[in-house]
Amino acid sequence: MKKPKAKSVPPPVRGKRGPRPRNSVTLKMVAREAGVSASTASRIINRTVNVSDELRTAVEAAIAKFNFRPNAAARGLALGKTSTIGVISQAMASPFYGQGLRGIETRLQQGGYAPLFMSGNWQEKEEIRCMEELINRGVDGIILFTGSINDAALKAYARKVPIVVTGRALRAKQLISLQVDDRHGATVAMRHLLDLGHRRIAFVTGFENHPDANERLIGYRDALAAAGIPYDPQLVIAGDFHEEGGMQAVYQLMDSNIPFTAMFCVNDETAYGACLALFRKGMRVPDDISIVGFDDLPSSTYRVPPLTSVRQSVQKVGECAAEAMLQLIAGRRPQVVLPPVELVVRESTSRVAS
Amino acid sequence: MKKPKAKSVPPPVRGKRGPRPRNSVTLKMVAREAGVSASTASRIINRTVNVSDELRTAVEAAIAKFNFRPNAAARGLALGKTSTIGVISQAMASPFYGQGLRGIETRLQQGGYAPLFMSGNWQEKEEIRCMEELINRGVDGIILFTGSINDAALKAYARKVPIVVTGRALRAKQLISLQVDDRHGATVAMRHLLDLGHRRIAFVTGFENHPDANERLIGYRDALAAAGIPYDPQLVIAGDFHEEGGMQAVYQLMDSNIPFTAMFCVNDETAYGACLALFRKGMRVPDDISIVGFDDLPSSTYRVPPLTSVRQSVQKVGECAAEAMLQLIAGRRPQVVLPPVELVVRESTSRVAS
DNA sequence: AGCATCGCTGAAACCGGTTGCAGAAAGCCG
DNA sequence: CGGCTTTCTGCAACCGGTTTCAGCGATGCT
Repeated sequence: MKKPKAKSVPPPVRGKRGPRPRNSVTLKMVAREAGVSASTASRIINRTVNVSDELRTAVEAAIAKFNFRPNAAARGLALGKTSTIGVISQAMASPFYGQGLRGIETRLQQGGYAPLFMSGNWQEKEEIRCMEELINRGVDGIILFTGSINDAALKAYARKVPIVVTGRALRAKQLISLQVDDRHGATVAMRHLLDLGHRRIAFVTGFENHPDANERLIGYRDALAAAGIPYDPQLVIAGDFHEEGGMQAVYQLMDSNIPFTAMFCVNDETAYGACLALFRKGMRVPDDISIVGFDDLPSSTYRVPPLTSVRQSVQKVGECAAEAMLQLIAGRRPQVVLPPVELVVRESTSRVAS
Repeated sequence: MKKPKAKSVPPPVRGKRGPRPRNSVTLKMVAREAGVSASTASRIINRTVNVSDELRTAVEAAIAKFNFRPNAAARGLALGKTSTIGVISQAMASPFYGQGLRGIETRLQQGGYAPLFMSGNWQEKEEIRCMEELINRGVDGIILFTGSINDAALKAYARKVPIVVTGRALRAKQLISLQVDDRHGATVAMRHLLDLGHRRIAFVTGFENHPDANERLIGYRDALAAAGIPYDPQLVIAGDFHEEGGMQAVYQLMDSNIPFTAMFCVNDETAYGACLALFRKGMRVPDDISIVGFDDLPSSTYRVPPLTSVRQSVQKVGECAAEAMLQLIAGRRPQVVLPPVELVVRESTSRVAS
């Protein structure tokens, strides 16, 4: 056995790099089968021009026979588009995002696009990495589902690729933003509690300066003002949009002996945490404390007790975002209307105990 | 005479089809800037061969200057690979899948791959559509996160692309499957209930013939047998892996006056539904009925009361699936070990009331 | 009949990278 | 100093589609 003496560049044992490792059906093969040229086949597939019925059926038969699907990379290269939309969210594990992503996927698919999901995990740096990665991949647009990238940077990106962003107010050339009516939603929730006779209503907010949280806080204050109830800063506790924040808020309130009969939570997950903390403290929902959430996650229907919440149909928001993206790509100025927020009254709220 | 047989494609008013709508930096531009040919630039970027330091730095400078990123489509076309892994799950909206997807994303990214998520929504037909779509897009591999495509079809696909599938036992050339230890997990859950003195334990299963559900049922029966308790088919109710199924199961049991003191649910979501139904029937958890779930979803920690569950760390499973895929692509026979299942005891179970 | 028009089709030139092949430059040796 | 490696680099041929452009026969019009 003879060992090659010198090994400059140890022959990388590639499995195979034969001339044709490809195993897929190509347009050319289809064309040959149908007795036409590749150009004609392409035209038939894309309906670019009219061709005689005869050839059309021949090509279609060949396509069916070989189960031919055009290579996406080649098509993307030739067209300069990928039929892919990048979607950046914060955490796919969260049911909130899951809902929204589902909506996006559904709508995009109808438009002939596929989503490419990435998640930023609440860190601006990660989001930027995703942004770059998506642009490298040549996506035709990017949907930022509640991101924290600052407005200026976003506008800069919008010069390279169409962008749809949820949760803020921003307009630019190739950029549009969708904003749920947080303020109104909060007002509706509060009015419900006020109607039930509650006067000491706590508000568990989210991260500092998060736009959604801010808007909902404004709605909270508006409703109080409209009811002639003075705003008490002690009743507003910072949270984190997650269960843990809701729990801590309850502990903080109770340990400080601040009286309250109801809580309005910035989102459902926060409300879940609050419920658990109240349970641990021996308080019952809604008998002792009423609770309202925001987002109406699917699982809220099945909580014990089922949670009263403001529905914004995250899935619909996702669909609208996708819709807006499709229009943006088509060159139109998107006209999308988000579904109105509505209060879903369940069993976590009741008339105040007197 | 005009034959208005149909509108034969009214001249499509294309917005613009200028010769160079492209706006990106190309390899050629970089090469020219650095004073080398495209081939050399390519080789430097991919470290395919050694080049003089001089040229290397020149090219690197040019790359930095233009912020050049190779076009993924072109690269994909030339290489026949895309550095993308297709991931099919059933519903991204579900926290269960969200967790797993997160794990996959994390691990793939480390390996230089990006995931392309699609969801089959529990329908084999949809899954097949996803499969085709992914293959068209030229993904380098597909991870099927609990799918319902039949084994034979899967093996056929495996001839075109490497596949990793969770939740079944199957081996083939380019295919490996990861299976959580459902049976053992179920046994552990049951042993816990039995240790607490329960003898009439209901089992809410999933869809008929779903492998996970079957395995867990076997574990259920094994545990009963080991404890010398006869198997009572009346105590096994079909569900749907969702809350609704859990609710219906409880109603069915109680309406039939079948006595039971504990329930083991095929997954956490089913358990959530069961809890709510019990609540509606005026039963308390765990005082009247103990409940154990499976999967230990993050939200189970925050249920009222917190749910006892079998943890399989879906995220870890996702990571392992991704790991296996990377190895499969590298041509190695994957060696991955799933983390062991473990019981997380919380407050939804207690000693049987005597 | 003659010429412009129109509809349909194929050859060839891209799209932006990668890579086999060959030629040039540099190094080694006798 | 010539011959032979060895190392580095550029040309050109792909990858699999799309699209421009020109060719061709069939009409339409005068």
